[in-house]
Amino acid sequence: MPARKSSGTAPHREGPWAEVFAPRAKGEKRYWLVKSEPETFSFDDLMAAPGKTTEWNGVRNSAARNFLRDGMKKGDQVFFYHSMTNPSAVMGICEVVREGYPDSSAFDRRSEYYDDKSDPAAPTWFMVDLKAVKKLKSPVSLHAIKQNPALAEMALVRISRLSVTPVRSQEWDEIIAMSAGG
DNA sequence: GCCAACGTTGGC
DNA sequence: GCCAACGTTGGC
Repeated sequence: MPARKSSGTAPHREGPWAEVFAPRAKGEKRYWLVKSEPETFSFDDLMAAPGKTTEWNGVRNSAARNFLRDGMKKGDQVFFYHSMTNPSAVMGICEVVREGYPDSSAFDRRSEYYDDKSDPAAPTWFMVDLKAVKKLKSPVSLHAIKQNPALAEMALVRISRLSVTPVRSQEWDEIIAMSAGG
C-alpha cells in the first residue's frame, strides 16, 4: 500500500485496530468490553440506575477514546468487566444506546475527570451511553479467560491497561459459553 | 523529531 | 506493595 496523504483519514482508522473502525455490513453488530472498578461503579449499580443506563464518562486514554467516539455504534453489545478487584471478572452485558458524544465531565471543574486542556469547541474526550442488558449467570474471571486458549488473543489480555477494548464475535461467544457454567 | 523521565493503570 | 506496559511531557 503506497503512502497517501493523511488528510481525511485519522491514523487510528489505518492502525492495528483498523478493522474495528471499518465500514459495517448492514445490520452488523460489534462487541466491546468496558472496565470499571466495582467500588466506583459496579454492574449492580448500572442495573439500579435510572433506565439501567449511564454515561460512560471519565475515559482519559486516547485509544479507548477512539473506540468510544468512532468504534461503538448503537445496538453494539458490551461486556461489563470489574477491574482492580478479586477476582477481576466479566460481570454482565450492556448495550450501546447512545453513540459517542463529548464527555461533559472533562469541562466540569468540580469533576475528578476535569481536564483543563480539553476545549469545549473541540473536545478531546468522548463517552457513550450504556444500558444494562443482563447479569451473567456466573462471572467469567480474568483467570479463566487466560486459561482458555481460544481467548489468548483478546485485547483484554494483550493490553491489560486499556479500559475500553474491542471483542471479536468468536471471543464474545466463548465468554458467553463460559458464563453458563461451561 | 528523538528519547529519557515521569505518571498512571491494573494484574498479581 | 511491586512491577510491566504504555502514554505524556519536556529538554535538546
